Amino acid sequence: MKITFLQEMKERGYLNQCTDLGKLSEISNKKSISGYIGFDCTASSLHVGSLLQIMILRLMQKHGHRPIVLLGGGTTLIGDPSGKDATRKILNQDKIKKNIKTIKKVFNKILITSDKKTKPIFVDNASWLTKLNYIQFLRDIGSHFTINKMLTFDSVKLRLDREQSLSYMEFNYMILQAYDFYQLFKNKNCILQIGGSDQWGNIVSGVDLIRRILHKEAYGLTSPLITLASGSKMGKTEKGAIWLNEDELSSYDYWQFWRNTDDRDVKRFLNFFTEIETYEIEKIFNKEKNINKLKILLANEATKIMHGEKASKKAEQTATETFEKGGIGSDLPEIKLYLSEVEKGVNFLEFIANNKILPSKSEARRAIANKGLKIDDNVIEDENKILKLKDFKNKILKLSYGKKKHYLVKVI
RNA sequence: GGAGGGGUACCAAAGCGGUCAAAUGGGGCGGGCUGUAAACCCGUUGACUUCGGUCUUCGAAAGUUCGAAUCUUUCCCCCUCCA
Repeated sequence: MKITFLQEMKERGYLNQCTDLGKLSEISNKKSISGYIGFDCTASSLHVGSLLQIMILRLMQKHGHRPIVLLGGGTTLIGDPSGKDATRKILNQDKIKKNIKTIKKVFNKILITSDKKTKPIFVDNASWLTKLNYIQFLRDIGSHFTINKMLTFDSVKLRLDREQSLSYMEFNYMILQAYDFYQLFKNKNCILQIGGSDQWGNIVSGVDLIRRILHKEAYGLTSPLITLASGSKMGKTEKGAIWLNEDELSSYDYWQFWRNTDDRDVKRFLNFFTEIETYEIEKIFNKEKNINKLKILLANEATKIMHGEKASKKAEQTATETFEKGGIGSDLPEIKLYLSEVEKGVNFLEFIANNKILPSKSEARRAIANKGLKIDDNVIEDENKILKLKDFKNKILKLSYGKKKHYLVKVI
């Protein structure tokens, strides 16, 4: 028995709210539809916080529907107030354009581009938003919105309730997003908008606008906000965000991120971030009692989707070498030193700071005092250590900071 | 525009002339326990250091003082009330 797009959405836990689930499933079961998700372009890469949305687009493809990726080149100029306490810093247009270019790479990796029928369409709302004429827009679109209604939306209400300022510019964000949906509905026959649960208000506004102007029905659907078992938001750790672009985060580190998932999150994440069938996941869970095996499965599958099978295998091998055998994995980040330097002797503190293993020499000192730095698994005790050739075995040494961060230092 | 309150480290928040590189909590990082998990315990959390100290930091600038996060002046920003 083949399950439908919306059924799988539900089973995997992607579904939070829908404007009209019954009608939407009726339509999507009958024919191929187009649905869109909008992405912010505030950074040069997306992080795992957006991954669920991308997985949804991929799921659409699996069920024969066409995803539309809206890169918010226009709306990023304004800044979405949803789910945010404070106004974002505003980016200039050049930076946004650059971001769009790199973000696109992620979609081209995760989404399937070979099937003509479900090939993703990329749009940038700057192409219509920046051309708008203010007075005309107010008359045509603005007249369909009431302040009364807008004030009831969470994105606005929360700010006002907390007595945090909300600029007029941000207040308009919702209208612009509604207009985006209207544009895509009209020009790309896109009947569905998907987003995170904090986008509900913006999405509903679009559905309303389409109904008012075109007298046609569009649909909105949201995914739940993923929180970790630890209570924090998905995607950002203190060390930095878990980026999807390989230039920002290596596939090995990406693999490690999944490998370190909290026990309590593993099952959910297998459903969210892999393409293993849900009944299959259920079976695996009943059979395999070693949670670490399941984490490895999660890491393998998630990395495969993002960076490909080869990268995933390599990351796993490196992890096995490094963590289980205490050896040296080939995928560890490498640091190179010239033979002439090493012969002279390399100041260890400077080496740590210069190679960004730690941000400063003071931090490196602290780490040594706390027994946090190791060479080939031997704790460094002396902060004045000088790296010499005899520290290297076959011109290689393994440098570890903490239990999880390992580097290969090579003499060349 | 008028009156008042406030801006302190990653965040929250104390300090209100010297003992302040700045209490406390959260977060982070490291160590221990373990399973590359959680919980818990310990340490650490501006930079540089020859480990004696030195340098930069409490919205910005100028000043008073032997000495300023703390006092004065100007400016910038935020909030509350009134118009």
